[in-house]
Amino acid sequence: MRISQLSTESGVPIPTIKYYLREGLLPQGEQTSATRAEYGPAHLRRLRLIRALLEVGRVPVAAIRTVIEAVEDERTDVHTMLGTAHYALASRPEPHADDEEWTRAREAVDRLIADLGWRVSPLAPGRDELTQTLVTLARLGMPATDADLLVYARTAMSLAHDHEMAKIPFDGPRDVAVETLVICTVMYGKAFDVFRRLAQESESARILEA
Amino acid sequence: MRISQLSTESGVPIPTIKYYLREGLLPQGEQTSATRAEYGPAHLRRLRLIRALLEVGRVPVAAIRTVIEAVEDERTDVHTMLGTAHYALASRPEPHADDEEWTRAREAVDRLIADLGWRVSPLAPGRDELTQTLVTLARLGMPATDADLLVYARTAMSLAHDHEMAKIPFDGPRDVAVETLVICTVMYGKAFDVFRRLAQESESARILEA
DNA sequence: AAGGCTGGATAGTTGAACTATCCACTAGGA
DNA sequence: TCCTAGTGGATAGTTCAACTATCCAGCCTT
Repeated sequence: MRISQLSTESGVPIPTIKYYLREGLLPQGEQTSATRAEYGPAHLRRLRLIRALLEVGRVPVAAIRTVIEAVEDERTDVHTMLGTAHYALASRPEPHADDEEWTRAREAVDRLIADLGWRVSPLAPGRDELTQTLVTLARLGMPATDADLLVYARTAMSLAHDHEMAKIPFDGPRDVAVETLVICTVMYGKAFDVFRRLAQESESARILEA
Repeated sequence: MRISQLSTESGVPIPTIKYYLREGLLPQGEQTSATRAEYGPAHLRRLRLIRALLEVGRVPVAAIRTVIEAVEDERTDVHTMLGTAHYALASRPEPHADDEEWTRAREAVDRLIADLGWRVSPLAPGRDELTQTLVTLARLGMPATDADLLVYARTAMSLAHDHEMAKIPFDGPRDVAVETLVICTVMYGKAFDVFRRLAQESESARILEA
């Protein structure tokens, strides 16, 4: 398959495909001569993944590249690779290192994760993201209660356990595992977010018509 | 309070505050002379809300303005106002109007919402967002099953019903209701997203150590 | 042998969210 | 009273991300 066919099949314009090639999101095609390269179904598949992450997940190009680089480095084991993917999907807030309020919130987050018995790296960016969210809620005058957080955490775990990690083929090839993980995280994350807003609208209608 | 104090209290630089004033995100201060205006605690509060939506929620400035305009238009009733806020928080995908696959997915979405008994406007952008997500999942070779979607939908409803809409003071002033809704939607949405990723990491660790 | 693609390189565009500069003016202290 | 830092308002510039456009030499088909 040549680049123009890749373009028509995927709906992505040629200059954009070239851009993804430059950025290392898409592997080079197999060079057949100085001015010709051959692309396969793997390229088409990768291209669809890129567009899905960009359009539905709003994942930045740089993060996508990070994931792809982790997959292509054969030395990393599967768990580390999945970790890298997860960390790339996070939106790191600036650390606010020397802030009293921040430090206390961060300790609360660490305690919560420990209490839940979750096995999460102390370096996981999610800890910082959660800290930022809690600090922000407090500053807005609506601090989250421990009880609320526990409900959210357990709900998240039940979805992750029963419907997401269960889908991931850990015994298959490594690239398929990461790809599945990323798709699950991003797409079902989006789906859940939309469902939540729809549910809120429905509740609002019910309450305000009474 | 003058603009410089607003800046130091909120941590937002003066030129940025001026930008928010220009963009209509922040109401003008009370003019006390040709070159002086007075800002109150409401401005500080608003500024914190703006930063929360931008930094934690990644809500675009244009969407924030839409919400604010709806609140300030006294003619709209509360339900419409909350609707406007919700719709502003959505990320409208382009409609793909004349696409067979899209149309079928859209019908499935409409059927699902009807089956759930949810009261959602047929114009709600969430319907399009969900359609896009399902089409994308199918194109990636991992179509969502009805059973999975139902679980996500019911889980979302239970959080929305018990922990989000229950918090909203429908009987108070209208601006407080919208503000609370937006904060709940965005901040707890973020919190849930982070919990989900942390839960996935924890599950991954558990599975791969066995 | 000619016209259309191709890969590769380089430069330009768009949109969002700021950021910087300028200016006339004025409040508030020396 | 005068001076100066700060103010509001306007306008223009910056940065970053994600493209998009143009150019060019070379091949491949017809």
